[in-house]
Amino acid sequence: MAGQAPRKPAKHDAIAEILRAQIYSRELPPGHRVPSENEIAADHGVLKDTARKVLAELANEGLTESAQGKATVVRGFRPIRRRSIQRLSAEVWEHGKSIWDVDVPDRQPEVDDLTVVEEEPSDLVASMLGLDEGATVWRRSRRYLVDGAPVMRANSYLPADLVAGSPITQPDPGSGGIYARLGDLGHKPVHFREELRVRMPTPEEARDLRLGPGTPVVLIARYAADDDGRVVEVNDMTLSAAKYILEYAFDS
Amino acid sequence: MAGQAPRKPAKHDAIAEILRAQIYSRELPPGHRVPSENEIAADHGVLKDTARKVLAELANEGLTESAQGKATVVRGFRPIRRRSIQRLSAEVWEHGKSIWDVDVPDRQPEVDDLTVVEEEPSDLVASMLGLDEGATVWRRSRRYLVDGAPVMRANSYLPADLVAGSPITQPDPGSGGIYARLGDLGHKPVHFREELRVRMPTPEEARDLRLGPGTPVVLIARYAADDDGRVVEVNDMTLSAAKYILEYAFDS
DNA sequence: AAGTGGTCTAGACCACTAC
DNA sequence: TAGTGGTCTAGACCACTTC
Repeated sequence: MAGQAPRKPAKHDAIAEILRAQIYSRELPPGHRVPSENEIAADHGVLKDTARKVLAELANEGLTESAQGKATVVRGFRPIRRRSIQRLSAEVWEHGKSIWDVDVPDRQPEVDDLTVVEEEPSDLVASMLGLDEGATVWRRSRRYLVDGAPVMRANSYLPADLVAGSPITQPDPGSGGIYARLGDLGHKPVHFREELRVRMPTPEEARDLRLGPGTPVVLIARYAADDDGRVVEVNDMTLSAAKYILEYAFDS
Repeated sequence: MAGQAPRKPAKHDAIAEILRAQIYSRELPPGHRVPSENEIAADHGVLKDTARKVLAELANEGLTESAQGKATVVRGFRPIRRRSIQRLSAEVWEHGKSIWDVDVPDRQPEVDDLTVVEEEPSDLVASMLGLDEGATVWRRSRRYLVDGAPVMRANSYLPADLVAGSPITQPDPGSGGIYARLGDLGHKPVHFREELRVRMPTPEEARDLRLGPGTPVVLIARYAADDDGRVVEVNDMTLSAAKYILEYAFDS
């Protein structure tokens, strides 16, 4: 049959569209309070439960933040800039403009919840590092905070036969970090590869990084190889997508 | 007061947790049907509306896909690999393993919905290209499909004074694409920079890329510069996050 | 026609926050 | 204490898909 009657837009969608427009136009600016469930219900002549759907819709789009007892507010965007740029091409892009939030300066996260242990690698980590059967790894897990809020969880894996006895197995690896220590050991990382994937967080990830609905995570698997091409570290990171701008540069 | 009674987990959260575990453990594999609203209601002794919240929760986490009249199914993950790798470091990573879906081969998207027009640039595009007041640009907009499903929208901007009269202003720029033509014009792009940001899609983006709930988008702003460091193209892309693995490599 | 997802009303109750 | 977000029941109705 042609000529189907087009589905009438849902009330909660229509109301959400009004608020959405106000948020995008900054008529409702970041941090500003959004109408409450009861206000929406009264203003638009719907029940509270329908009003809830409106707020749920906006929250799932990442436009608002809510918590029990507190008013729902428009979410802000103050990203951290993460640069992964080759030294050579850095010169070319020195004065590179950013389309997003050019006025926000780079911020350095602090480390939180650090654990350093020797353990048997998963099959995956073993194959990523090219390890033999039975070889162990040192894992350095840490969470990063900015302004007191968690923004990233990172797990770094290093072959035990390479780093055993070095400061890398200590909580504080010393000035320059683990890459400087790998250099001391004759395995300075010079080649890097990163694989990125984006999805919604698992409940555990959401808890760990305090993510509300509508906040995706970026998973980065980073491989670092020395001059001989040996992979000396793999690092899997989970970033709160709402907190980051990622930047890459390369030549061809 | 210390010793607050911990909030009892919501019924819909508890039920969702059961299904979530079955999805993660692949007991409910990708493509498999998930219990319907009525089944959940009957199985767990709740009302249909509560059962809906369970399915909404899973959908917002990107775990399931639903459509009117059809059963809700577990979402699959067959990503496209997008490589942005420097020629030199390509050798190092030739045999690089991937932690995600190693068995999925690279797939080449087809182009859809191409428009090529000369127009006045937005202030943003003008400043990104370093254009003078009044200068115009050629915009090449296109959508990419894989297996008939849209996966990316890309808008490429090129200075009109550079490309006027060249095949770049035609729908088909010829073999090698616009980068080869820029080379013909003496402005071969050799330096690249990409800025990435991730968020939930706007309703328009969701419509254009046919994104369900729980599907983030990746925004990529790509700058291409020639040997003199002049930015000869900027390209803003919007990718369906669920369809891509992004890969970068660089040396230091 | 049966089953599915989707919308909406009506009203009760709970927990947390700010005042 | 008042206002906020959050949970749940009860039941009606709609639109789309599959058979």
